[in-house]
Amino acid sequence: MQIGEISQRCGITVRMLRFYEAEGLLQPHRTGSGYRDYSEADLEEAKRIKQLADAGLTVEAMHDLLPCIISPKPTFHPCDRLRARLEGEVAKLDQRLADMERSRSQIVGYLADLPVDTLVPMSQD
Amino acid sequence: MQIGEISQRCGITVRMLRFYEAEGLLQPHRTGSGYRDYSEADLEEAKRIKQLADAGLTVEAMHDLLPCIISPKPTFHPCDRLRARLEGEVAKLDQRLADMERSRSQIVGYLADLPVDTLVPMSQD
DNA sequence: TTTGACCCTAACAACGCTGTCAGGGTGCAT
DNA sequence: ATGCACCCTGACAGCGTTGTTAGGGTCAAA
Repeated sequence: MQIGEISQRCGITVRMLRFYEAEGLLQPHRTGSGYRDYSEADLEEAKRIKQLADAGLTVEAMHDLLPCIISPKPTFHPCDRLRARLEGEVAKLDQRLADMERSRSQIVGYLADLPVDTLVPMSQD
Repeated sequence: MQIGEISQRCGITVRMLRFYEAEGLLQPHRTGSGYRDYSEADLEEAKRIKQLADAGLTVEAMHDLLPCIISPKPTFHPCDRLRARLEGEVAKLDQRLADMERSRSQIVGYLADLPVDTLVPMSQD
């Protein structure tokens, strides 16, 4: 199938399909005229990529992961590096989550201190 | 004081002080020779900026916020736009937090399904 | 054969900072 | 007057995508 069709079927934009390919993921066959020609297997792989992307993984991470993933469920091949990688991703996410939580409570704190416009007379001007 | 000193005192790099200035925040006086000359008031403002930056706010958000903030605690001037802005920031953070939580549990789910290397024989090669 | 939908590559722009480098002044001390 | 620490501006690089545009082929249908 052509890129437009697989795009619709897996939910990845044409732009991103080409981008992933340039990054070394999902390289389809080409027709004589240079058109990308995706197989059903490519479609399954594309769906997996979409899952990982939605999970917030970078292309670089997917690079390590995809060779180990065999089912769209996904199930994995035995692969210690994969486990380490995933654990690393979780750790990174946890770090960012903690940072954002801190930001959030900071701002919420600001809001709590915020006087209400209509009740507070202008004091400084 | 010069930029190097205020940098050390507020914890913002020299680079970022200049950047914030270019963005319209914190514009210090200049000496005859063009050196930035920061006042104590500038230092207080810089500290507020640092707080907001640490809270994850963008320069654009600070732009709206800073005119309303008068104390480094921070306390705010009455300012409805400010409240709306902060609430918007919280909403944005909540959105991102939710996304990341979803990513996290997705990956954790992957990990749970991951077979252990040493127990599973190589099947594919 | 001409239209129109589709495909191709290449490359620039943007997000929001942040570092770094180049090329050049300023100011104080020796 | 020489050095050294500090300052200045401007601009490029990088993060990891994602959109968009430009300039150009391909293919099937009317």
